[in-house]
Amino acid sequence: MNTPIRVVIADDHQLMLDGLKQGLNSLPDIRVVGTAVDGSTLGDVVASTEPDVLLVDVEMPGMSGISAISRLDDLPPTIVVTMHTAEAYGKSAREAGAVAFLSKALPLPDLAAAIRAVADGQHLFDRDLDQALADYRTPRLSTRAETITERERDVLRCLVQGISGTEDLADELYISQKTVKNHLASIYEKLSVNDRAQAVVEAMKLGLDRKW
Amino acid sequence: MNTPIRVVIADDHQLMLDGLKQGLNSLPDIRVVGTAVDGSTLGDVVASTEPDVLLVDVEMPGMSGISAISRLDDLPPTIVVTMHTAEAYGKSAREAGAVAFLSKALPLPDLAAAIRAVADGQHLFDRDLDQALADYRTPRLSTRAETITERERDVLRCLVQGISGTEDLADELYISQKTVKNHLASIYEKLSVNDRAQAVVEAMKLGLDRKW
DNA sequence: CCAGGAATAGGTCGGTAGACCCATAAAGCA
DNA sequence: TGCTTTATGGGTCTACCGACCTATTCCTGG
Repeated sequence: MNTPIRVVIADDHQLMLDGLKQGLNSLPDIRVVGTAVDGSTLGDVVASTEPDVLLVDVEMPGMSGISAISRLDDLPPTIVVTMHTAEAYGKSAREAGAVAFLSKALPLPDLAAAIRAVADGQHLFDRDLDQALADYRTPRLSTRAETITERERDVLRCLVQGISGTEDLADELYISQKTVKNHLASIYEKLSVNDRAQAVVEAMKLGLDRKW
Repeated sequence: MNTPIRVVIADDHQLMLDGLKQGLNSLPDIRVVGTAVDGSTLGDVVASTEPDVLLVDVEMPGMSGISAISRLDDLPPTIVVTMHTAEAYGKSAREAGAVAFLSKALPLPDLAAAIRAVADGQHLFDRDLDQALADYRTPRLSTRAETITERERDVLRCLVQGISGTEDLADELYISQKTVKNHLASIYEKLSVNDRAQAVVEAMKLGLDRKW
């Protein structure tokens, strides 16, 4: 599997932190490896986890996100988010070393796309976001998993829905039991597993139950 | 399964909305059935989904959370959350019909506990939160799933980690293959499934892989 | 003290899953 | 045109899984 993008997020609201963490971790290619609720602990977390991408809220008590990141020597590609649509902080965010500046009004998939974009070396400021993010909308899956075909996905989807018997799968997909077994064999090979139970685990990990 | 608590959440920040939705849906006993990004659409969403609990942010553009809920005739048990620790809105939230007033500084498990508490008829204002939420910390699972024993959970945990073969499970848990089969049989009965693949699906649905 | 549940383990047996071989029709692409 | 992939299907065989029944030990609650 392509190694997931390791992300650290900082926000003074624990609720936001927990929510974002859940949301981002639900994507197959992004892993939240650390969180911080204020600017002072952010440095330690970044130093110990060495994330690929840093995500910070501008509004933080004590030390603002901006000043917090400006005093990090080894700043990873950093996205600054704000509650306000205002561009007021944009300039200072850039000066502090951020490579992207976004609003919290964005939906989560867009944030995910932005994370992939900056992990890829892109900068996201004023420019048209929709266009800049276009290439990063779909999660980067492992090369093996990407070769999963239409019909094989049908089988996986059934598995995840709790249809696991060969006969049940055959009935559900209107194919012979033999074909089901063939598809399963292909799936096992592509996901590097060797039975239905492990296939379910992998499918869920990769998010094959949600997307497509 | 005990029917999950149906929740509608309103927040002007899409990111918060998506994050909370993910976080809450990851719990086995809470289901987010609707969301609203502003006060004006909130009414329609509540009317069409009829949630058990409503969760609204005070700070919303156009119409504040407070005024939005005060003009709903048929208000479900409602939790008002705020970014600020300030109690300023507390009184007006109560007057508008809310039964709880919380800070966004709370961690997600506490919010979940609060949701369970208000769904259960509790009111959560000034009082000591920790104590008020104590009874609602653990997710309410289905009665069958709650009888899953320690050792059976070990087996499930292994399954979810991709250890599915009888021999592998036996080695991992230092028990005989026969005992593994016994535990599996109990699990199947308690989760109403009939093989390892379905057990994995159920375990993940119930969140048995995360908790305990 | 005894009943009951949990964890451990043994046996048998039918059914099925997974591995390995193969074939054919259709579709996409060079 | 032919090569490759995909979807469909067949057969065989071994190993394994799941269902059913029993048993022992330990611990906890009444």
